[in-house]
Amino acid sequence: MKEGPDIARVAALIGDPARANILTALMSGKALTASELAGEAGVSLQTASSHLAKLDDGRLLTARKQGRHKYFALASADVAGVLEGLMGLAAGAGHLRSRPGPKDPALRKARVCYNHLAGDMGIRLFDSLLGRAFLSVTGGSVALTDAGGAFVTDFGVDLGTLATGRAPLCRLCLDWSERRSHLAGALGRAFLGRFEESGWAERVPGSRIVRFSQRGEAAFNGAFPLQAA
Amino acid sequence: MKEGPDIARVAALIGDPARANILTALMSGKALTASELAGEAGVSLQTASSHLAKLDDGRLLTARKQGRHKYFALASADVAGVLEGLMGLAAGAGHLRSRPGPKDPALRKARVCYNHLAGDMGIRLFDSLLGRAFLSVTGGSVALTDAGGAFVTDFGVDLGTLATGRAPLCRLCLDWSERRSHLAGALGRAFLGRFEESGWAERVPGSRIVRFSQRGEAAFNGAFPLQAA
DNA sequence: TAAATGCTTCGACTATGATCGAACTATGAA
DNA sequence: TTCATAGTTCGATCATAGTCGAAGCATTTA
Repeated sequence: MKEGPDIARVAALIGDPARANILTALMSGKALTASELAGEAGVSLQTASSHLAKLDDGRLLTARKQGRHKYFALASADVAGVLEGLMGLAAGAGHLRSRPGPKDPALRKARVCYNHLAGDMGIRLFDSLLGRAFLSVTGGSVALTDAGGAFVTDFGVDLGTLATGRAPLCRLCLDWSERRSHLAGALGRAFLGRFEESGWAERVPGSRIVRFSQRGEAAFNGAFPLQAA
Repeated sequence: MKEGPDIARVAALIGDPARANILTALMSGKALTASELAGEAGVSLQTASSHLAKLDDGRLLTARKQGRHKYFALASADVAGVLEGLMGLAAGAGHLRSRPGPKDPALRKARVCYNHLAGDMGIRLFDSLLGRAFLSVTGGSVALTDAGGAFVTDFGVDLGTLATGRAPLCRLCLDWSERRSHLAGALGRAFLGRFEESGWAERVPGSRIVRFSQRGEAAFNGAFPLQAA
C-alpha cells in the first residue's frame, strides 16, 4: 500500500518484551545459546526457541550450530545501531526499564556496545584519538591517519590481521547515554580487547558493564588524554 | 529486570502497521491532520485517534492544535533517524512492502527525509559540498566552512535567518537506500526549499518523492559537480 | 546400546490490543 | 441559534500472537 520498506514488520519483531530482552542481551556482542537467552528473556526454552526462529527469519540474528548447542548473535552492526537508537528514544521518553538502579551509573560510564567500548569512556577514547589527529572523519566515515596507525601499532594492536576481515576498520556508533558518536568497527573491537588483555578492565559477566580497575582507569586516562579546548 | 532503557515499548509502538504508516507518512516532514493520517494509514478516524494518542504519549510525535484541526509531526530528527534505520533493516531483510513498484526507483533517486533531500541526489549534494571543502566533518558533526558560507549565500540562502533557530545548522542523516550519510539540519532544509523555489524540483503530493524537471536536474548537476576521484 | 542434554514442533489456552459503531465535545460557519 | 466538520471516548467484538506442557529429534556421553 505505502511506499518504502516495511518498517512495521521489523519494529514488531523488536517490540515484544521477550525478544527485546534477547536482543539487548546480545548487545554484549557475545554469541549466546538458546538456553542462555531464554534465561535472559525470562521465558521458557520453548518460547525462546520460537522467538529466536522469528528473529532469525527477520534477519536480525545469525544462528550457528555447534555440537548440540546453537549460538545466536546480532546479524550486523547495523542492527546494533538501530537498537542503540531505540534505546535513545526510550530514554528520552523517560521510559527506563526501572527506576535508575545501582547498575545504571556503571552502565553509563563504560559498557560494551556490540563489541566495542561505549559510554563515557568510549566517548573519551574517541575524542582523544580525534583530538590528536589519529583519526580523520570525512562524510560520516572514519579513517586512521598515518600517525594514528603508528600509535595503534605501538599500543599493541596488529593492524595487518585487523585489515584482513570484511568488516570496516573504523566505524561510527551513536551512544544512547551520551548522544554522541564513538569508535566502532574492527579497531574499536581491538581496543577493547587490548584493555582486557592489559588487565585495565574486565567485563562483568551477564551484563554489558565494563569495569575498569583503579590502576586501569589511570592508565587509560594517561594513554588517552583530552586536548585543552 | 534487565539493564538499560525499555526498547520494547518504543519498538512495539512503531510495530503496528497502522502506526508505522502514520510515521512513514510523517517522514515527509510536513505536519498532517488526524484525518489525513487516518487516510494514510488506511484506518477509521477513531482508530487513528487512538493510535495518535499513543504515539504522542510515547514522545514519538508532537501535536499542535490549530482551530478545529490537530496537526501532528515527528517529535525530532532522532525519531526520523531511527525510522530510516528500521527501513534499512527491513530493506536488507528483503521485506519491501510490495514487489518493487514503479514508484520505488523514483524514491531511491530523490525523496524527502523529514525535511531535507535524501536518496541518490541527496548523497550527490553532500558529496559535492564536501569535495569542494564547503563542509567540514569532525567527530560526526558537520560545519559550514567560510568558503561554504559564501557559496550558500550566493545560492540564495539567508544564513542569518537560518542560524537563529534552535536546530543545528548542519546535521548528518543516514540513508536507507544508499546506506550513506547526507546533509540534514536547517541547511539541508534550506537547500530543498531553494530547489523548489527555483522550479528545479517539485514534491509529488501524498508521497515522499521529489521530482526534478529535466532542466532542474541539469542545473542541479551543474551547481553541484562531483570531483574526480 | 542406553541415558542425558539441547533444541524444535505441536496443540491448546489465554490475554492483549486493534478495530469500528455510536454517542459526545469543541470549534467554526451560516 | 442551528448546522457541519474535526476529533475524542466508550464499549463490544474479534483476531493475532505469546505462553507453556508434552512429545519428538538430534547430538553427545557413558
